[in-house]
Amino acid sequence: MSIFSKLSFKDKTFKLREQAVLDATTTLLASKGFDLMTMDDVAGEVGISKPSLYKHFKSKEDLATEVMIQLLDDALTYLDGQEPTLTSRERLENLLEWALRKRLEGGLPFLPSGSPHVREILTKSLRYLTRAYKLHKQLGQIVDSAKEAGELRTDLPTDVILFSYYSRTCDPAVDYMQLYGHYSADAIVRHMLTITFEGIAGSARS
Amino acid sequence: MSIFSKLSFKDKTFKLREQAVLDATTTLLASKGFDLMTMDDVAGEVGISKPSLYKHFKSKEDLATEVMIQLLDDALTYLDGQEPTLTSRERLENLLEWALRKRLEGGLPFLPSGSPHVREILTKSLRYLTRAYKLHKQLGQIVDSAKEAGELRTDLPTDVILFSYYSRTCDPAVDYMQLYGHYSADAIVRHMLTITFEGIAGSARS
DNA sequence: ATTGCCTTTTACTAATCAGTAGCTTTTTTT
DNA sequence: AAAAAAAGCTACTGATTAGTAAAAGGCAAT
Repeated sequence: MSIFSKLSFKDKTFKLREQAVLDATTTLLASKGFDLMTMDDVAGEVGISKPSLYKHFKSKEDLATEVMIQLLDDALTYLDGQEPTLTSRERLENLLEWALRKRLEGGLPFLPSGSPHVREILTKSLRYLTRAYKLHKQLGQIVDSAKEAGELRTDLPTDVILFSYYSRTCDPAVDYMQLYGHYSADAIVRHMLTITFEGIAGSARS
Repeated sequence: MSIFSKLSFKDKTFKLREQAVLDATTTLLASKGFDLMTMDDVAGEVGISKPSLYKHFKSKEDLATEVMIQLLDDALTYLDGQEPTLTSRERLENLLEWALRKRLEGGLPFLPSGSPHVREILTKSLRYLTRAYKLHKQLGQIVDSAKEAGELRTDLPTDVILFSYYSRTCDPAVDYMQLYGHYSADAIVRHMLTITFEGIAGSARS
């Protein structure tokens, strides 16, 4: 019993700290990006030293990869927990809103878009790719049913819709609205949903 | 005469080389981004040495700023040269297409979106800000007339439309379409225009 | 050919940062 | 309480890169 509880306690604190590291990295990646974030930044933010950090993650690239994996897992969990009564379009809207709100709280790093360097790192991780593919496949099915239900354009290929959809989560327009337009989080989300689904011309011709 | 022609010739080669530097930097910024581009990269690409490079631009930040200024000037020139018979929406479409094609040829760096660091650099340059403001004002007028003509949604604020419009020029969806979807440049442009103006749902309800 | 001037380059400095070696402190075991 | 073990930290290394000082090279006028 003593060995078990001890090990389990140590394991617990270890895991807790690991999560703290991941959280701090998430925030730092979202604010500074991969290249400008230093391992000293991360260690300092968590309140540990750099060598301790390397007990958890063997490199900066590994750390960033784990953050992105966790993000994809969160997205998959969110998708999985959606009410089955929702229409396909509502599911897409809700997921995008979830991502945008996460981002507005400073918790959404978007590495794959940024630099080719980072994209290369991520495509080397099988664990990342597995999740990205799973999410892509699930969303593809949702887009297809939305098309069948007449909720999405059928003249756009499904992958084009998906690429565009992903891009809205890291759209710089969000920063501009926040920084120069002083819009509230709610207004930003509302406008982003309109723009994504209806475009800037949209129903103007009606 | 001899002194004049000499000076003018030297001036000419100097300017020519400066343009070569700007062109190389444009390509490098578009492909690697600011942080990963080194001054040795630029010098090597042009075929000169680093100290010669510093005869033209006093720092890396200065060089990147000049590239962005030139880009804005090009956009302003393009806007200025548009046929006056075009509708406002056509003008917006044409400019976006111009930017997208430029990007697909590898010649469109999009610094201001990337890192906050770079945004800070640019906002310190009065010459950059002047041009950005001028372009923003002109496009704002075009958007407003498009709204009046019923060519754009009136339920979106003009600045939100503009922020979104700018963001389409650096939309990662373009990379994804090119990299994973193997779409042609023409198809990418067509889809981006549809998505920008009509959204992914767009006329699906008709 | 030689002197003087201007340009270009080689070879450096200083700073930053990922990753680590080895010492110190705390905790655990007996 | 003492010995052993584990965890964490200070202080380093090596590599990269922005920016520069001083040598090398070219070109004009005489």
